[in-house]
Amino acid sequence: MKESYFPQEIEKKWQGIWEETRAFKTLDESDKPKYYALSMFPYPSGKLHMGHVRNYTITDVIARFKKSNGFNVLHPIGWDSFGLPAENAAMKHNADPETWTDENIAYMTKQLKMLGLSYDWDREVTTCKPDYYKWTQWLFLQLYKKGLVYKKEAAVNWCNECGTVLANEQVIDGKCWRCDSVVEKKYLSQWFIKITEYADVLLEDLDKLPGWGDNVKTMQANWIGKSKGAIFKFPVVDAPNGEEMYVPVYTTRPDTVFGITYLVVAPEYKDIEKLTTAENKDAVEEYRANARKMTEIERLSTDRVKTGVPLGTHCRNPFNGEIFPLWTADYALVEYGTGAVMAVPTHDERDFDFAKKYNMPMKVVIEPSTPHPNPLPQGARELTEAYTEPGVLVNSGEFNGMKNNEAKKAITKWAVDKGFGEFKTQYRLRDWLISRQRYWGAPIPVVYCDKCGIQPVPEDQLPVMLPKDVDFSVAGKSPITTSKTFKDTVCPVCGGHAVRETDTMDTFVCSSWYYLRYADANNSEKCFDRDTVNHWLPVDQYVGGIEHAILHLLYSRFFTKALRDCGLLDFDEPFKNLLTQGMVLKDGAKMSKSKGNTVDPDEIFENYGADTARLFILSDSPPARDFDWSDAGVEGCYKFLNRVWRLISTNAQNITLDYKLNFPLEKSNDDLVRTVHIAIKGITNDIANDFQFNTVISKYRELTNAIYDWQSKKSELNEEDKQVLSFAIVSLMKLMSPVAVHLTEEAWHELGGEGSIHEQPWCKWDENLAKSSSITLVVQVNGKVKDKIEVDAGLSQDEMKQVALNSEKIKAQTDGKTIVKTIVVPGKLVNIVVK
RNA sequence: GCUCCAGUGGCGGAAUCGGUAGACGCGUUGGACUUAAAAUCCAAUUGGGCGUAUAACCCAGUGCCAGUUCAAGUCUGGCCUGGAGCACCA
Repeated sequence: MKESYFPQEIEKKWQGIWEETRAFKTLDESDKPKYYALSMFPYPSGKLHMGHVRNYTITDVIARFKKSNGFNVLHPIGWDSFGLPAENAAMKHNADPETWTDENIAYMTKQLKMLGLSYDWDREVTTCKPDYYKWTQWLFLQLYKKGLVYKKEAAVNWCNECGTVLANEQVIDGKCWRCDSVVEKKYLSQWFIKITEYADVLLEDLDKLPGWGDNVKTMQANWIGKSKGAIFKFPVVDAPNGEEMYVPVYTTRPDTVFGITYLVVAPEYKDIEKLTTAENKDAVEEYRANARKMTEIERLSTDRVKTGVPLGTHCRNPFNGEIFPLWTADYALVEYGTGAVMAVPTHDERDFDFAKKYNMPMKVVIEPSTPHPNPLPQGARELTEAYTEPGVLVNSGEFNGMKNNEAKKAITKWAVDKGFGEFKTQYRLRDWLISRQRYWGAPIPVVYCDKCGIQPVPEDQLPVMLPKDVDFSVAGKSPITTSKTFKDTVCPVCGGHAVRETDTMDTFVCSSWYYLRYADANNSEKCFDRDTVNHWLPVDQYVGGIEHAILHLLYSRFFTKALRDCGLLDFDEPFKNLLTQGMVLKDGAKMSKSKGNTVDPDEIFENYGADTARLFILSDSPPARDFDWSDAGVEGCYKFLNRVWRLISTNAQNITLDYKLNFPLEKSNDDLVRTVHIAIKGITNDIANDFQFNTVISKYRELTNAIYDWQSKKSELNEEDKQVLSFAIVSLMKLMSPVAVHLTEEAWHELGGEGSIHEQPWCKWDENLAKSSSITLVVQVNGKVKDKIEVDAGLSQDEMKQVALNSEKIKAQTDGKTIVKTIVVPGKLVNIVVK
């Protein structure tokens, strides 16, 4: 065995062997229990970054650990390969996005292999290949059949820079998630998926996911934004054309209806023109025009002073007969609730601000419960802010004296009985806009027939292939529309002329089901076999970045539920456990090209090897936390691996693999044996307990240090010493094998091991030996540590107490005082309470 | 404003149940080995009492203030700070 550690040499050798022998192929048939470990698949942007390295290393260690523990592990990889960067690169160089994508995939595949990841490459999935997007299109058609896909004209988010519309989830603070430019509103006819139909179950089922972090679950819950309230219809008393009209409003505060003093409709409210008098028409039109011009960011800014104009018409409050005016103001949102708001300035902050500005009347209808040190001023004019706390109803007719939380129900019930109200649950979630005016995506499989209208493409005509005869140099429109062969086609119903849909699907559609395809990746007959998918899914452990907390993770959950309802599978949540790994930082900042603080994985592989990279990326922080990259830290890990290698190579003559996992323990009282058992237990538990790899690695170091220490105390090794040493070193190798995959494999091989160390079962520990033979007895007086005594671990509670009381230091502390109580914690400490 | 997460040495972080606060590492300092360097090894490293020596010893300390307890980084209540998400959502 070579004395020095040459990672590059070893790693190349084993990567070659693993590839040749298909060492990580997963068979569907097995009598072992299944385990599905998955990383979020990468976008083939060109090169791996350290975030990828962290993500894939975490999942790889989990996969290897589970495999050693007797599971049949599925650990696949693929490419989320549709999307705008490929198209932009193509436009820049007037090349084919496919070529650009293929080259990137080839390079990144090489890098993944250099990292020593245990993927089953036979299940590789690439979303931009026809054998994948055929099934994306097929799934679209299943959802279409199920009534979950529709096309409609709507105010949508338009990114001018990207030249396409975006889903709500892709607009971050009014800006495009990809290019950061300001998003505009446009009225366009677009394809939507009815995710709102699943709003409630998507929210409810978050409770079925104890293996997800609360942060992600609350983010999803906030995004879905469920609220409970009521809809009330207010009759219009003076509609200009004499029509009988109602304005429905949604409110979560039915308890405040007696305090309504005006009503606001959004500038885009559909009936607004019918509700405007001739005298107010010009002012209202001007206001609406201004609202249209504003960007989303301006409009949604909460510090903006509220503005509005009166429509000139009035409504009657059916609860008390009062007449109040109608206004339009842009703090009412057309897309939420009914687009109209009942205004109660005394009990809503926004209404209060607006009423102050326009001098609207105010009426207190909720008082703090008496007795209260600060009763509200009776003249509501003197209020300085809205009272939004709980209280008791006043000025509210028959509801006076009722607690406001009870009144919500009672008042709604009253309105329901009288026929102008209903209980209503409202969601913030909007339908998912999936059409994109771009080329590099899965074509939406529908045609427009001159006679038959919108028609889905028949399933036997799938895939609708992306055309090749496109011109990427034409600015301002989707390249796909430049194709001469794509657009014109035949109607599947009447056989007449039809045109194809030129929009493609949001890439998030492709990534909403890829984890299902891995189970049955090479099926050319079906999207996936139902039994096979039911066998492998749900994913046991999903690992990826927090940035997908809403986007990908919400869409995937929806897809799973919808496909279950289509009868394609039998489970309703795709990812049983979710680990959201933190970011990789450098010097406290996110790695980015613009900051110039990136670290190139290739350089790390070249200088230190993949094992060092793997070890380091797991070492300093728990996986969920951000990880600060430091060059010194990498160096430290490299030194540690050298130290381990040296330990093995200098002892190669003394190590017998017979003593790998089941040392005849009764033969030895050696403390090193105990230390190894403690390490096995600790490391196994740390992995089982939320994958705390940072402490796993510190335990590798502790065990290594312990073996060196043990050895330095022996001048010569007898037969039993050699057995103990063999046990310790081989255990260390196995424990390290999920992380230092190449080093341990090489060492295993060099020591004469059969097959692969990765095929060896995980180390077992003996509970009786996984504790040391002596303990440090801590003796406290009144809860403060006053002495520490080394004692035999087998001491009884009484004996512990005696040892404690016999201590000179303790005697000094307790002398002349009365011992009130003595608390003994077995195996740990004695606390003496004195007065 | 609402929701979630976090706060421990110079730094990353550790501490199943409430039971030795600071494991392990980085950095720093000193030393050994070497002609020298690299590599390696050894030692020290929360702050203060305390500037020197043998060696201790004492006090304080996990964002802040209370509380529960024999015992609190850990539990409870109330704050403060930072991060993230949502947000004129009626």
